[in-house]
This record gives sequence, structure tokens and C-alpha cells, in this order.
Amino acid sequence: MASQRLDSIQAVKGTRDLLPPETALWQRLEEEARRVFRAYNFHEIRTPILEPTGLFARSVGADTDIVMKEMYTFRDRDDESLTLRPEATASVVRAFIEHRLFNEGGLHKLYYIGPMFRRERPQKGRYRQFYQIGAEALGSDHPAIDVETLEMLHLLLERWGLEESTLLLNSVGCPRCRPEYLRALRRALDGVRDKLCADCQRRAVTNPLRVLDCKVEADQPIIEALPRMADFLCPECRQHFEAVQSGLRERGIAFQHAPRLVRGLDYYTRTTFEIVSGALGAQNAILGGGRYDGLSEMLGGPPAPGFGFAIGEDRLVLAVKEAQARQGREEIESGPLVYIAWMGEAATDPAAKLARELRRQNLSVEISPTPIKLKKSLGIASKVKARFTVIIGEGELAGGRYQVKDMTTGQQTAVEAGQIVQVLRQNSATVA
RNA sequence: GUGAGCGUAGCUCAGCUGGUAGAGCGCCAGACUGUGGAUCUGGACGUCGCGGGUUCGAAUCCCGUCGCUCACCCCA
Repeated sequence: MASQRLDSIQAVKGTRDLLPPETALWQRLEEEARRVFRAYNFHEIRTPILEPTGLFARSVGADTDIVMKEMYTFRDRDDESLTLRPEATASVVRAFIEHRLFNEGGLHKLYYIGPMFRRERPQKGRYRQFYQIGAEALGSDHPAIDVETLEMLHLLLERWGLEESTLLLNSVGCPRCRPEYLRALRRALDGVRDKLCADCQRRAVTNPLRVLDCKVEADQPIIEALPRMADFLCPECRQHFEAVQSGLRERGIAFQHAPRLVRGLDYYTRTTFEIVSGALGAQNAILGGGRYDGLSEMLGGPPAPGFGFAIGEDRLVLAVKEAQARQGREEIESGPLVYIAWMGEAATDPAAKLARELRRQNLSVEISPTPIKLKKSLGIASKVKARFTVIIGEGELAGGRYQVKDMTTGQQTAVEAGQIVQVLRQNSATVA
């Protein structure tokens, strides 16, 4: 896209600048998330972007792709190995343990918004610096937590206009029942391996669960016949999974049991889920999450079961834009409420004073630093999408009444100089 | 890490089988000396990503390189 000069510095591969007006959409989505989180009594936590490398090796899993080849890891000057966080759940649990939040008892419901880093090859919906909006409920293994959190997500997606997305739900069991399933799966794969696609033949050895996720058409019948985790769940896990499903049904939250849904992080237990949205390209999962009952202990803390999710904000933005386009809606680009057009040296002070007063009322104002021709002022006002233009020239100063022009209707009225702020403030309230 | 496609004006792009750059939009100015979004006229802006090669001559062909994009892998 952009050509580059030899001597010009540009953003690091896989990172990008978010510019207005797009940042307005990001802000809106984040504000809606904060509002919903507050409604469910989640509170914000801010953890460092930099963490000791060991944190992720122990939580995400030393053998996962994320840890093996996707982390930004470097040695600090004192030789400590540091890593730019590839995800935030590990950090939240680390903070939970470090600050002894478990001593307060009860449930801790936390959310975060911020950048994560993974050194992958960038493509649509996947960047090296990407943003996640996530939440974690720590301190209970009750299925009601899973259900409540999914209900919260359901509301959030509705607020974002993404009610058409699909919730995929599965259970990956626990350290007691999963090993047995993996043995059964490996045994079954041994028998059919040579009939699978090349990728799956490799996965069958390196990561058998991944075979279940294969999208190759020809493999589907074989995959369908493989053993399913659902048939291997221990009684406790089975009961938990059923409680989550019936809870969702009771609340009218649609979901699909996705027996083949597996997640790439080692810490997940029992409930795992993903929400996919069409037309996002190959990266169609806008959010994923699940339960991680053993994570706290893996990090040296006390037992503290948890449930959480992370939304890929970059993908969320893509999905929202896509949904808006499909519904013929469009984000309205909002300009300032008022543009002040002033002519002649005598208007300098009155114009500046009006601008200051309006701004002190939190009304957005644009004003030229130098006097310019009215025709040009109106051109600028129109270009920046100002709702009103206030005209201050010789005649207005003499009469003590400024012209207020509504830029959408073109109507113009004279308003007492002393009344302008009040009149515009009222109008701003009626404007969407 | 692997593969494919693409790098021409601020943006979107055209430029056939090599003859040394164009359109639309945008921007600036004027028609219209205090009334915008329309129209018309004029104007500014390009080391054709970079380096090398072939050739009388390269935006165009070849090689290399850098960058971007999409896909695989994996994941948000």
C-alpha cells in the first residue's frame, strides 16, 4: 500500500496507527464494554505489559506455539528474561496471588483493556500488537459463574450490534478425565492416520486435539467418527457442563455444542467457548475463553478456580464495521457543535471569548486563529461538519446580536450575544 | 516459519506487445469583494518502493532487495 522512502521510519511490522475517525469507534466499543462490565460488577485491573518470561511458560504452556515461537522475549540489562505479554489472564492471576486477593474471600471480578503482543505473520484480523478486552471471575468453580459471564457477553454483543454471532461451547474436561480421552483419541488416530490430510497426519502426532479442528472437507467423516471428549468426562465435569448448558437455555442464550472446539492454551479446564462471526476472513473468532480451575496453583497460588474470556478488539472492530455495512448503517462522523466565523480586528476578542465560554460548557468549538472571509469560513464549517456556525462581523458587533446558522437546514437567526451560549447548549442537548 | 499477490500524485487506480506519466476524488485559487455543501475555469503535487541488469531507450522485460496484503500454521 504505502511506498516507503529509504530514509523514512515506519511502524514496526504487524503494528499500526489507529487514526481518527476510526478511534472514535474504538472508544465507543470500549465505553459500552465498561458500562456492561460495571453492570455486572466487574472492576478494572491494570497490569504491566512487561512480565517475567516464566509467567507465560508456566501458565500458557511451554509447549504451545505462543510460548515456543510467538513471544517477544528479551534480556533486560540485569539479565532477567522479560516478555511482552501475549495474553492477560496469566497477569491477572499473578496479580491476584501477589496481592493476596484470595484472603478477602468471595469472588473477584476483574476486567482489562489493552495491547497484547505475539510475533506472528500478520494478516487480516491478526497483528503483532493487538488489543484485547477481557474479564476474569476468580474464586468460584460454580457453573453459575460460567453462565453469568456468558450472559454478560451476550448483552455486550447485543450492545455492539453483533447479535448474529454464534456461541460455540464445549468442555475439555479436567486433569483427571482428559488424559484418558487423549489416550483414546491417539489410539483412534493411529488407525486412520494415513487417510487424513497432510496437516492432520502431522497434528495427530504433535497435537492430536488439533485434528478435531481441521477444516478439510474430506477429513470430516473420519473426524466425526473419532471419540468425543463429551463421552469421557468424569461425573463432576459432566455435571458442570450440563449445568452450564441448562443455565444458558433458561436464560434464552443460544449456543451450539461444539465437541471439536479445542483451545490453544494449556490452562483451560471444563468449559471452553468461542464466539465466531462471519465475513471476517480466516480469523473468524472474535472472542474466546473458558474455565481455568488449576491456573492459580500452577502459578504458586492457593486454589482459586476462574472463568474468563478475551475479546480480540481488532477483530471486533472489523465485525462491527461489517455488520454496519450489511445493515446499511454507518458510523456518523461528528464534527464540532459550533464553528465561529469572525471578520475584522474588532471581532477578535468577542469571538475568542465566545469560544472559551462554549468550551467551558464542554461544547466543542472550532475557530480560525486569523480573520478569514465569511465565504471561506462557511466552507471550513461545512467541511469539518459543524452543526452551527456563529457569525461575528461588524454588523453583529454593532447590533449586539450574532448570527447563528444551522448548517443542516441553512436557517439563520440573530441571537443576543449574551444568550448565545445558552441557546447553543440547549440545541446541543437535542442533537443526537 | 511456509506460500501467493501487489508496490505509479494526499486517496482510489489506469498506463496494450519497452519510446521516458495520466484519470477520478481531494487540495489551493478564481468566477461569487458578508453566506457553505452545486457548477465551471485555472493551479500545485510523482527520484513510477529501492538497487542492479538487458536495451539506443525501462513505470513497462529480467534478477535481487525492502515493504504491504492475503492465505497456511496458530490464535484474539
